[in-house]
Amino acid sequence: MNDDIAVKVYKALGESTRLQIVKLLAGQSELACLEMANQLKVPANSTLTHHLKPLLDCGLLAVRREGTFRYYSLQREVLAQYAPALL
Amino acid sequence: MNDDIAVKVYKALGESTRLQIVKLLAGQSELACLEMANQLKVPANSTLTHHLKPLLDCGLLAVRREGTFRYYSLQREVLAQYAPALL
DNA sequence: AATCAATTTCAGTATTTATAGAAATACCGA
DNA sequence: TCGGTATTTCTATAAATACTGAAATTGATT
Repeated sequence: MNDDIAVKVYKALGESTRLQIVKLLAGQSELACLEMANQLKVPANSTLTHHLKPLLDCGLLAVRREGTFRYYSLQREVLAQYAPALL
Repeated sequence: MNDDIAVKVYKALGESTRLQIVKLLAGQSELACLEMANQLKVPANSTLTHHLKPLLDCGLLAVRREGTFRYYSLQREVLAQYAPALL
């Protein structure tokens, strides 16, 4: 276990909006920013983007571009390693 | 799963000194503040106490007083639920 | 090319968290 | 009760993180 990565993962999970994002994605294959915003009932603004960054940086999320959308999905192996309770 | 507690637990784990404390305690039954400080190579000062607080508050640690010492131990069931990789 | 929709980046402020010296507390032994 | 040790609380500063409006970017559509 790499402690630097573990710290990043747990720091990313230790904020309620980000925990909600992870739990939301655990129940779906992928979601675009706007869809997430709707389901989380937060504005689809820069705040959401800012929260996605630590989740992407620590490897918990992957992103796929399709036209003007970006679809975010959970990297389940990573979550399984550090926080399987969230799957 | 209670999200508020989960956020607290992951926030507590998302800092390198606190992650070290947890990993250190995973290998021992209990440690006093000063012993932890020695093993972590940080001063046994107020900074350590401040880091112990979120770990206690989220239920990851328990404390037992004996004379002038306080012995901290890991609540393994809690860690097992949220971050079994650290056990 | 002009416009539109989805999303990010920029820039600034507000809030939270980390660090650490000094003083306070709590218990022990003489 | 006095002195010493372990630890915490107080207080202040520094650093990191969160939030948000506005501007910029990117690709789709006409």
